[in-house]
Amino acid sequence: MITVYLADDHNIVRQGLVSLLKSYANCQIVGEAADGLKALKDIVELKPDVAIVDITMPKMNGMELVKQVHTKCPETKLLVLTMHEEEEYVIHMVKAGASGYLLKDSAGEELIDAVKTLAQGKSYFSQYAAQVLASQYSNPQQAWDDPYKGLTKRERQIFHLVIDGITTKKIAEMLYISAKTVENHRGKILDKLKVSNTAELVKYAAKNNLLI
Amino acid sequence: MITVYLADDHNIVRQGLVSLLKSYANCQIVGEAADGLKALKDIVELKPDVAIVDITMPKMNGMELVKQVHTKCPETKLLVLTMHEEEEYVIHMVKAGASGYLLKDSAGEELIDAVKTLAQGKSYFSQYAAQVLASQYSNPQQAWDDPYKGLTKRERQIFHLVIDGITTKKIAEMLYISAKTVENHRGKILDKLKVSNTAELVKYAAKNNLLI
DNA sequence: TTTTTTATGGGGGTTTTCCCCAATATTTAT
DNA sequence: ATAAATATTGGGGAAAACCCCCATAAAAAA
Repeated sequence: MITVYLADDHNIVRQGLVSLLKSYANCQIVGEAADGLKALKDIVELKPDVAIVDITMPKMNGMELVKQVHTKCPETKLLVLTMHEEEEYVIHMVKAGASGYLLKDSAGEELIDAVKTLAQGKSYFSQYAAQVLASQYSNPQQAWDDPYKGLTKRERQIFHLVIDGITTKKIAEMLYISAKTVENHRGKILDKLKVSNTAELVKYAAKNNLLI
Repeated sequence: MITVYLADDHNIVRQGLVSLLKSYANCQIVGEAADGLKALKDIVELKPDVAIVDITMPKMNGMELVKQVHTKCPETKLLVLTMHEEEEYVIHMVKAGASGYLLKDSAGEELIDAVKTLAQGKSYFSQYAAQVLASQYSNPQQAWDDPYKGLTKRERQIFHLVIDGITTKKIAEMLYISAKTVENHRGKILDKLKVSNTAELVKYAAKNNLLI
């Protein structure tokens, strides 16, 4: 009997997964959470064989959750189940300690397969995720760590303010720095994300689900 | 026995919903689709009592699907099941013909409730969606007809170029008109959509699924 | 047919954004 | 510990965006 923990912020999705897992596999769902913080606490305590985690969750996101579980409770195998196809996510998750990566548009049988495989100590990646990892392995020229493609802390902070429609002047006031400095950060952000104006920047944010 | 159709692009979510609905309610799932186009074809043919639809789907999005089903097959009640909380979505969907709106972080029981209620010809809205509609009803100052809130043809055209990141100068060249004219149009667009700069404009477009 | 709206542009200004360059910090690597 | 690389902070100047005002012709609506 495989013990499974579920972390996903959408209740309906979670309940659906529960009945899916119950009906097909010989596994026992030992707990659930709708946010990362509760999930972390539960997983460390319950030490399930497999934890299925989503990326977007309140309080603590999936990436952070995977990192923490991987260090605090390495015996629990982590299966990322998400709708995010972005390369960045796959790589980041694997680096954080995930043993599996599955898209939500996979078949239900694949989820069962993945859970069984992870319980055996092996790793399981969807066709797509495996491809991403392979391509990354064959040309590891880039440091694909975060979805923000190498933005610094300050740049990320300003990035979020910009894509929310806040002007340079107001950002400068908020951060107690010169407007000129904010402008320069903006320039670097455009540069790093390979866009050439604010419209494209917000478009980029939208495509990467970074809009508020 | 209630006949239900499922349209959601995430296979695992869909399979989860199937086992959820099967286990709790006396309903029969007569079909499924991962994209809007197949869903429309199936629904018109099968005429289920209730169709559960997601908003983000390939080929044809949920909004368009709801519109078409509502005209081509009004006997099928439409239940929007989504993770989008934005007011715009709720209102647009209701105008398009949805009889229910549920967030994916609702409880599974609520989904069952909603399906039953819709099958009886009544409507069912989650707490949140009901609130949005009520606030809209209490101050109906706005003409919520289209996501473009009264933009003229030319303004819509320029709007799309702007949110794609094209500058005023280039737009002018593309349309063989003066840059000054484009600027004036941009001003009117900002005015009508009640935003104050390009960033907010693109954000608005993203929220209304108008990005390319 | 008259009136309203739309599309077109200009004048003239302020503000914001974007693109150079440069001086300190701070971190990273050797 | 020292050198190298990067992060953060700025200025100057040019371009783009934004905001008023205005006017004329064409199209749509009353």
